Amino acid sequence: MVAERAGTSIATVSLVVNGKERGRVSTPIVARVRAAVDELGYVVDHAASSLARGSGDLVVLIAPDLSNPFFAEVIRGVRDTLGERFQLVLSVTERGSQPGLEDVRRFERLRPAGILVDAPTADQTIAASVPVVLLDAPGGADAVNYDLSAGVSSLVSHLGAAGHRHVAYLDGTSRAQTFAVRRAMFEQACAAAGVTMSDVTAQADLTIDAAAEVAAGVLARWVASGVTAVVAAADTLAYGVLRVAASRGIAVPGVLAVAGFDDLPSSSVTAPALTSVALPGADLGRAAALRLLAMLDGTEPPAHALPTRLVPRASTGA
Amino acid sequence: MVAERAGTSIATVSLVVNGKERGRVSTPIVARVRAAVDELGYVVDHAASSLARGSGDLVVLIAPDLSNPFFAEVIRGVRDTLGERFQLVLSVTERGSQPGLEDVRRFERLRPAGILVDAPTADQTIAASVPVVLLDAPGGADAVNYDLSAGVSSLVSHLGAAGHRHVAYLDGTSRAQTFAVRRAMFEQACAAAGVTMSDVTAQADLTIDAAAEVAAGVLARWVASGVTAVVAAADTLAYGVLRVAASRGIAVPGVLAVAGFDDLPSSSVTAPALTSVALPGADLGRAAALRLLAMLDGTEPPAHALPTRLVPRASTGA
DNA sequence: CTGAAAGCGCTTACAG
DNA sequence: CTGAAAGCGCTTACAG
Repeated sequence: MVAERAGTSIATVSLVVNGKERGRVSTPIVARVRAAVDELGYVVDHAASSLARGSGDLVVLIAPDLSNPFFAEVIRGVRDTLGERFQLVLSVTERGSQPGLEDVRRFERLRPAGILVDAPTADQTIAASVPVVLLDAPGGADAVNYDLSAGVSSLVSHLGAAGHRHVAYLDGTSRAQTFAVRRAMFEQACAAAGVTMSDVTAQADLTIDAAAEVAAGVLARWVASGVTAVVAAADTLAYGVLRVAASRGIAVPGVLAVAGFDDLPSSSVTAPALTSVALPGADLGRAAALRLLAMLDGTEPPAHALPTRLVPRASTGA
Repeated sequence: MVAERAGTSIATVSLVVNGKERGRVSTPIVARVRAAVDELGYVVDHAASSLARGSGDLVVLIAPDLSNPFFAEVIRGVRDTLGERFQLVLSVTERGSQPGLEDVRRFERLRPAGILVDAPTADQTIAASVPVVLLDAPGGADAVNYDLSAGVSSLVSHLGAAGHRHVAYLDGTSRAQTFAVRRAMFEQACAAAGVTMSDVTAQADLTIDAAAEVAAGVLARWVASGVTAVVAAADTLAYGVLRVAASRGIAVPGVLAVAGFDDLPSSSVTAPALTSVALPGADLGRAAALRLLAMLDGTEPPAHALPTRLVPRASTGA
């Protein structure tokens, strides 16, 4: 229709709408095509275009359930870095499950330019026919990760300095490798600092309600066994602990100090404000997008882990 | 390749992988095709499939920037309702802007089965070549909305009962119609209850930091002019007010009561816990998905607004 | 029950 | 500088 209206061929229209007219199409014809495109409101069919071309301009970001506001930051970092050249689309998994190979397979069908996978399950090797970048997947290839060491060791020395000698850890149920690493690094830092960890283990889905339910079951035992500080694998988990402590009249940080990971925006307004190992989500998203862009351009950027730091607040007596 | 391996034709493979083999393909051939598909890890090419078919199995949900955790709930509602038949993909706008016609155009190219638009800008009429359902777009056609009246009137009577006679409203900068409606309904309810509203108006982006910055500029004037309660158009905005009040030593709710809209999960753990008009996001997502499904099936479900209610907490003295 | 063939709307060598 | 034509990987009448 556009070609007909502009009085030219389909091939010429294709060149013009794809910005490949330089030195190939004469100025008057370009103008006529542009006019026809505008008048008709023509927009290139994505399916046909990516079929003919072999792949499209879509970038897919697969993330776990977004009930953890951390991912909103990651998404923003990716979005802002990708720019106009690519179209970002997101997919989220079911609550409580991590992105896996199956999710990647499902989106390969769309022939995206690339796929980003945030906090993938540790059980599978993720690979695809298109470039893939993993986020927060320690140990995986083509991944961008945090360097948790600075944040975790600051946290443990902070707790140690406040006199805590026996602490508990509230883990996530997530199968993402990043959670295993958080726990391992924390245990290691505690051992090095002479801080012991409670035998009473607990883990919960990454929602406040789930964490509160679990905390309700173990908090009394923790306190009774001499635990004076609880570290949660994510801020949302720590919120659950705060809620139960408040409802039971357990003073935070007086009786029990609480800390988390992520440093969500709302962690500055909780009761009390939450000490947290800050994981800058937008930075992670940005780094992942840059890495994908480099893979697509054939230039390999140096992979460097993103720094983390402790944000001490009232929940640990800061 | 699959056809070759199964010793049959491409057409037959197509029938089998699309589940249309009943009464068209013999059992042994179906089995051979299935085996070949498994062995080769074959997956239908989405671009080619939707090109041939005319439209695909994608449903696109376009939402504002996800820094408001409210949208995570909406997404979950949509996701859980759509089920296996459709593949949900999300798109988010830039921070601070609302989905508009341009975003819808961009996703029409993907030939989705339908498009959902959450909190669209009020300036444009959204229409497309595929079925579109609007979420939280009062006044629009084919929209699913909240009935804010119960929630807002409960909020105003709650404030009135606590003795508040002069209040302020912190609006969002969002151009979404839903924010205009929240404000209008609140003003109306105040007028009816004999509660006056401050002339000092304020609005901020829907992030805690932005709201805190704005609050820092107006809080003193509000208090000085006799305002005893602030209602924010979203919980994230209210969090900003809480943060500034805490840093200035303004007692909440003693000196200033604070309330919001949304009832985010974290609103139960803020200092103090936040009174909020609960907007059940998952319900909105579910209703929108059901409406789209009905449009696709040609059955029109009755449009009914979703109920809202007040969740009174400590920030207003509950 | 099975397969050859047209066609979906593009892009890209290629010939003119 | 321009256009006719092949081909991207499917689906779907249609003929057998």
